[in-house]
Amino acid sequence: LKNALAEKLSQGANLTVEDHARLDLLVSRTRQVASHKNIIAEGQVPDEVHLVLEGLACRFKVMKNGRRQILAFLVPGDFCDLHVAILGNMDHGIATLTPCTMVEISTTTVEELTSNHPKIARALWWATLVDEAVLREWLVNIGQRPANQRLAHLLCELLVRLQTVGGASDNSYSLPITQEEMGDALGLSIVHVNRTLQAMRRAGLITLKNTLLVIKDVERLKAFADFDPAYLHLAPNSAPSAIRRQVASISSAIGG
Amino acid sequence: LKNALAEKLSQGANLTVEDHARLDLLVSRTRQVASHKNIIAEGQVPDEVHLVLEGLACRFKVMKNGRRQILAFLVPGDFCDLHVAILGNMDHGIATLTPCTMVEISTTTVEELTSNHPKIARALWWATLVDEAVLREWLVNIGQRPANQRLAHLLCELLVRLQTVGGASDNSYSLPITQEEMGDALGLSIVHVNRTLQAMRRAGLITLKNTLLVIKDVERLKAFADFDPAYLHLAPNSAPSAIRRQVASISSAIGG
DNA sequence: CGCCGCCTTGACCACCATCAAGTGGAGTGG
DNA sequence: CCACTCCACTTGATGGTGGTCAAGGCGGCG
Repeated sequence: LKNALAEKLSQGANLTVEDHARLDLLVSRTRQVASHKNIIAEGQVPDEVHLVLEGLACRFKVMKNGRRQILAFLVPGDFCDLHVAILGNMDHGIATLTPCTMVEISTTTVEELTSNHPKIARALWWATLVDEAVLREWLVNIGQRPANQRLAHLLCELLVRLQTVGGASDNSYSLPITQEEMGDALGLSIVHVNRTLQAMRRAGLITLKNTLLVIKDVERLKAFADFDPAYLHLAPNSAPSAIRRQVASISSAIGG
Repeated sequence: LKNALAEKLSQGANLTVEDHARLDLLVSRTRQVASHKNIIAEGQVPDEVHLVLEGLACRFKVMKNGRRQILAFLVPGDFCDLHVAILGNMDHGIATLTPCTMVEISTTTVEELTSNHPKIARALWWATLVDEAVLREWLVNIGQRPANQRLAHLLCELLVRLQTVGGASDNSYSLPITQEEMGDALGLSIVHVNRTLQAMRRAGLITLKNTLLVIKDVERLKAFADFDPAYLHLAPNSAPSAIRRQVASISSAIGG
């Protein structure tokens, strides 16, 4: 079981071997959550921070008329509510889209981490600022792109984000969400998502069957979607595999 | 000349009298910027943090095909690029929409503030997290609401945000932006913004002439827009005027 | 087998984009 | 004082993107 959190955070700061070990300890106590369950409701004041370690979840907001907007997809390594300690309450909900392995971290642990491990602290802030950058790109996506490019852009983003945590191959990944959920994320109706997907299949851009998405030509899809990964603020070259080999022993030495 | 920064940050933390004085010193050195000038370009790596003290600015992103999405309106008290120290480079641009009074703060000053004044540090993080919350609400707005409610929601948001920094009366404020800029913010064409505004005028919701917006019935507009200010995370009761009277003398005592 | 989610397809039309032309005020220079 | 320009706003005509409604197919599961 690899540590998606460490994989991700190492994009945002040069973590030491000890930092990696700390993070491995952090995610050792996990909880399984079934598919399509609420993790945190809007208005709630959680006293623990939640983290997705495996599976797929989402932020969302429902309006009074019942319409729903998905605000973000949370992939392994993403925090659900790192901000709530300062903002006081949640202005949106969090729910699983698939069965998930979640980690719950007490706020005191977070405070200990941020005050005693400056590089982890920096990496946590990096993560929340990247969340914000992704949100900005979603706004551009929904505000300015037509449906087909909009959908293509989402598929490109998920490819890259999943790759950084080891959840995607060069050109494919598991996309276990319904077309309705895609529509709620993109501001499109379910019917139009369906037609757009089929057009992309007919154009030879993708195949998508039984939650397996295969991008037949990644560069072509990126060009079609006008996708530029700069907004993800990833490290130019990510090769954390060397350091990770040292971690297991140290992790147990600290006290796992 | 009041301090919009302190007005705003006092929503996010219980600042002491000394904190207020610090903030007043901070904004004492200002710079005038003409209308429609770029402050920071996409990709840039600024070594100073920028802050709007008077006027109106915006975040924006332009796509390769020339379309533009405005990502946020920056009102007095708003930071332009508080995040860039951690993210490394700007993934979007900042430009003025009107003549602006800007403050430039060196990163070392920011670091000094955040390490020696914990309440200011907390207020700064509060501010960036609120920015993120506003971004989420914009995504809901563009993704789920039709044009007329979308526009109404923006007008409600600006009313509340300007009120917290003393830039709006109970039901009116100066809205010195073109209809094209509204369209770029809302994902609408300029023609449709025009028609939507006129429909709202005909419906007796607003008047807008020569950059003066008057909301004829605030509660009715908020209801029409499905506007709930919870996402702005404002203090329940904001009466900072009492504390602010003590600040001027202390400010000079510190060394203004 | 029958139910239930999810995907699919067709018909219809509304919202909103685009194109085009025209109005009107502010500023400039003759 | 009057052209002239420029820019923002306005209005009309037209059509496409994408929403809504409705029905049917299909696989999984109790």
